[in-house]
Amino acid sequence: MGRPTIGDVASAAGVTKATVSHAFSGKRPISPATKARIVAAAEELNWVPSSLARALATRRANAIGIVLARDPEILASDAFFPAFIAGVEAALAPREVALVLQVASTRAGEERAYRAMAQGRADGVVVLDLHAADWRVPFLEELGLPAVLLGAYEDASTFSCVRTDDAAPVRELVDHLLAQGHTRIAHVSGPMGYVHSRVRASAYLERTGSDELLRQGDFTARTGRDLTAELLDLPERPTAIVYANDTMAIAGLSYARSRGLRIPEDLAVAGFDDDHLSAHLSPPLTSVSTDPRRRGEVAAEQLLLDISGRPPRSITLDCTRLRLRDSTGASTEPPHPRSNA
Amino acid sequence: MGRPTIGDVASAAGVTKATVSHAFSGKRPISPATKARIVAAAEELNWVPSSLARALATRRANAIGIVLARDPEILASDAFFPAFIAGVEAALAPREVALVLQVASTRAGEERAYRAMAQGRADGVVVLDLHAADWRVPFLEELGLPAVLLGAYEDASTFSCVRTDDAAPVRELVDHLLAQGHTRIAHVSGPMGYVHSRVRASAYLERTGSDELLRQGDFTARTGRDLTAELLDLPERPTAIVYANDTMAIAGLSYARSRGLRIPEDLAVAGFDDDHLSAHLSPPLTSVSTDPRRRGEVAAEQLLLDISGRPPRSITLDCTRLRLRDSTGASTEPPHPRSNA
DNA sequence: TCTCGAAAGTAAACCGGTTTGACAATGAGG
DNA sequence: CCTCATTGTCAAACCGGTTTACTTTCGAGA
Repeated sequence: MGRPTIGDVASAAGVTKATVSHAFSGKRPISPATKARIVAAAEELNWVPSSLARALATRRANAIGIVLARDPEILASDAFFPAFIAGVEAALAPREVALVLQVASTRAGEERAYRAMAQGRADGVVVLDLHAADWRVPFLEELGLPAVLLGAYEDASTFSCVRTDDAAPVRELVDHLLAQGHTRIAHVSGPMGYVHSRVRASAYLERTGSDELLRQGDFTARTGRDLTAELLDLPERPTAIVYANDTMAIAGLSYARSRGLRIPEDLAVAGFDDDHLSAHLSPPLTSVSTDPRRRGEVAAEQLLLDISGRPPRSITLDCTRLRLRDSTGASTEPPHPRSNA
Repeated sequence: MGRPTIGDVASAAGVTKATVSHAFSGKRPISPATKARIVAAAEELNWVPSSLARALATRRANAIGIVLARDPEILASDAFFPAFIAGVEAALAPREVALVLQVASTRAGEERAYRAMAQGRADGVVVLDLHAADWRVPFLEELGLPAVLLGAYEDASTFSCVRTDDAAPVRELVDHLLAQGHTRIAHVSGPMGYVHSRVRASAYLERTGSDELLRQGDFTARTGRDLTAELLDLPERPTAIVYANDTMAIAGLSYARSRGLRIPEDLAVAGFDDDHLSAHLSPPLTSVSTDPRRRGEVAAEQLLLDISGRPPRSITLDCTRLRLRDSTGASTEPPHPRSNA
């Protein structure tokens, strides 16, 4: 015989299924004596209600979902993700809500995954890596699946939204570099499809006023290296490079060094995301910490509220901080910009 | 009205639920004409079977679970985890199996989580971070939940097991250091409760023959730093330190530098796990790559086999590789020029 | 003494699928 | 022409819970 069911407990306690159910949910008064018998029987049989059956009956999965559109490869080398998940789990664990993860590489697969979530796998989803006019927003609306969008999204009336001000620290960073006398400041962005890439890039453009030294990368070490090479090969090379994440920054820094440039004297370098190792590099890497853990926690928390029926709301977190470190010469002399030999 | 059900499709197509079910599962022959009507109706109504109801009826969740005993904080700064998950997902995605994640900080919470998995959340679990005599093994046996154990486990008759040889690259590394003339080689291990920590430490002991310079850390940057301080304060300090992971190694390296030691001239340093940034540090960090992605893929693959009824088996992967880099003074990669040389 | 309401429980419907047993219609074999 | 196997479909039971409607009992208030 398989796992004990509520029926087994009921007959062991000499009552019906309904009584057992009520005894545990407390939705109906149950006499102390009966309740004690039921609890004892459940204990004895080692019974725990099947979350599946419960979910079917109550239309509540007690789980929230995340569908990852990212390539597993990128996922593997991303500092944001594990910290974010940790935050989500921190919010979920005390409530015994599970997290369902599914990756999908094609749009069709993504749709299937979201449909599966809607059909009972999850009560709501957290949506990451928003695009400018993201198809998932209307899609999820139609599906009627509660969702929390991470990052800025213009028309977020139907869904809650957890935002951060990514632009401010970038402006602050560029201003800092300008104040140090840098005139040729480059930016290696992420894919412009992403809202967050675009926000960072436009903060950069707002300050520098030109996209001459703007290059589009894809967050991998590879493009960090290649685009750095491209920038350093310019007739008048930049004296500072701001990267859209730490992985690209570190790859770029490492490449610049291999060409004999000193950091930060010959080239100032800054990243974004503040990987936990960045402070330990030499030179330590200037970056922007974004507290992904907190964002995960807040997003999950809000999603649970949305699921319980509260109206969606937009939360703006103040959790981006510029971390000035040696790679931008924060604590050294202003650099002497030179052009290529 | 909510999502369409199989009943809606059935009446739309003028048949019964059973016929619809058979049309899709193919378990009974259905005439082409009827099948076409059913498919059309399903298409029309945008119906997709509820995974919940299906799971209840078939006792198959179509999901596998991972219960993380780690503190969310450690999870956040761990290079192993995201890559492992990526591998698991790579195996799961094409089969439309979901991954259910749950963290639990207490033993009771862990047990609850595994019970919940067994009751329908998941068809099997992957068990990480094995301890020497892990309570989870008999527990899961009793629960009757298929499982794949990651890492060495002596008595793995009932469960499949995915192993790697962590000892070989450590031996190789220590031999390399000995060959370079180092005589005082230290080791900062992980918590000795973990099988993998113990394996690495005993490979170290096997070669050095003494535990005088062995210190037990906990994989965090903090203990990496503190234990390095302790080792460097010894009257006769070590000339090389082997850390059980890269995070501790980088923290240690950084600390040693702050005390004015040159790496690798004054102190050779090596890590374990080969964080994706380690090759980009300066000096690049010698480490051991362990291919967590592949391990995740193989573990998930095997778990699916176990679930489908195949007998458990033990797989040993050959995927640990020593990556010699500048931090131990002998590099297969081109060195970076020293600044201000 | 009679009535009414709350308390404690029961029986059955329901959630949305799958699976099994029954049965009519069809066609092949003897 | 009769039998038997096969095909296609239906009706109902089932998975393991929750929830609703209904019954019985008991004590308090009039």
